[in-house]
Amino acid sequence: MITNVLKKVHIFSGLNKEELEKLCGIVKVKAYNKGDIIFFDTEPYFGFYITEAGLVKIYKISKDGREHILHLIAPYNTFAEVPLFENFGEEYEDVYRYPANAMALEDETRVILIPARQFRLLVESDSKICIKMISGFAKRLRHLNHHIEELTLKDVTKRTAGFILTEYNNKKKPKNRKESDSAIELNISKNDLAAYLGTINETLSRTFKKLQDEGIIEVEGKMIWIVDMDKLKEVAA
Amino acid sequence: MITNVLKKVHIFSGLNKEELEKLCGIVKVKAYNKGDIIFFDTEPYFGFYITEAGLVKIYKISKDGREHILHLIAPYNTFAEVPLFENFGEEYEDVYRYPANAMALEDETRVILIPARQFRLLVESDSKICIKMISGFAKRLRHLNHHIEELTLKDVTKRTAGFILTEYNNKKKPKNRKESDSAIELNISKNDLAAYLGTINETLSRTFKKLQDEGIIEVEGKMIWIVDMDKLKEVAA
DNA sequence: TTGGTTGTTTGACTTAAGTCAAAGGGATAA
DNA sequence: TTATCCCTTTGACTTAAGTCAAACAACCAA
Repeated sequence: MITNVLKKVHIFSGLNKEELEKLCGIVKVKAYNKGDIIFFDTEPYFGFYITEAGLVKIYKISKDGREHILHLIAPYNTFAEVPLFENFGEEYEDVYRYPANAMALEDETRVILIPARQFRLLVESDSKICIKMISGFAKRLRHLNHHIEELTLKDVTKRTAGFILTEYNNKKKPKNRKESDSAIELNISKNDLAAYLGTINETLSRTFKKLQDEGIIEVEGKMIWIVDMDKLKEVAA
Repeated sequence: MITNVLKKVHIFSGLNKEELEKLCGIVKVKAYNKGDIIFFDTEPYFGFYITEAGLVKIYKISKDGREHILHLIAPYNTFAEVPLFENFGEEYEDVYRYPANAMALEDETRVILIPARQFRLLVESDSKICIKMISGFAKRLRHLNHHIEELTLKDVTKRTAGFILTEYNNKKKPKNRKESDSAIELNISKNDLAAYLGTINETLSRTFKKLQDEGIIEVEGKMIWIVDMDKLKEVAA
């Protein structure tokens, strides 16, 4: 059954049955509840992870406790691969740390740990995995670039509007969709959303209210309806 | 002579003479003066670059003209490789754009253009380049992570102090160094430094003055002396 | 149903940092 | 030399967003 999960992970999609089972032999499945820490950025590095079920946040914390979320990792996606390849092939192998903290955001979040040492051998022997790995890194670089652009060049209102649009576009659209489908459902708390958008709780709340008062969206709990798509795009731009 | 430059570029360091000369056959050298645009983020993608001499800034601009610098590229480093590997191997090859703008910051900045198509073939045939490419991406991801952490969790004063420390640590230290060596020299304008630190001109100027008044640094033109290293570290933390 | 925990909203206030405007300073070219 | 340009600094002011505190709402477990 783990092979069925691994098959759906992009970097492993080219492996055959035999290779998948070999990989299976070295992985380790772990389960967490909401709020559980998967790793801290102070811990020595053991390997990278795949989210099998649930949701994982990758985040940093400042000295005075403010939190910023860098990534939200949905099922079949990987996280914490970066330390695998720093100084790859160089003689000394320093003790690496995880680059950020990771926490489960839902109960029954399951992750798969791929130990670094064994995986490195696999990458060196399989150029297809290698290229998929690069492609994955490229996508993540693009994402971080975009994230920085948003944080530095746009205010909270623009970022919030942009987030809603992105979520809406990522949503699978049913064939015969109605207008009522111009809604998104948050799968994280507004606290976490604020931390992801580089702001805080209260400011996000006020921003939602403002967009609502302007007749652009309608917010009710975790549901957000897009009332005026054109205006929303205009605000986000 | 171009082979001598390419040899010093990390991803090509494993190539032999023959391979280097082959590579040479497909590259294109370009020269720019201070302020010249190398590419805009609206242009179709042709390939990635290596800085041979001078300095290049990679930056984004907001609608109202504010600028943020993502990277400063010194000689023998690469930039704009990300689009090379997005959707790598997938059948359709969309028209990619450059992920940000690039501008020469010094007169007589020379860059080498490596065309995408030919380079892709090289990567697929050479797993060593492939692994070095990953390693390079990993370092850049680490850098962007750090950048975001700074921008979201620290104020301008902390970021400025952190920048000075990083520059100081990157500086080659002479064997018999004196105390007078606890200085760094900016190789960019304070305008650009502000854009790199996610702030503006005026705020950076005031921040320098504050750190100077507190007896932590001494600023004179492009020179910055570290007067009280312990305090500086404390501020940056 | 109650109580408690956690997440969310609102109000009043503070503050870091941006904006606008003007004046210096330094380098270069005519 | 003067003039011009660009970079930098300084002052006065504005503002977006953070802080603190309290009330409110939702959810779950006992």
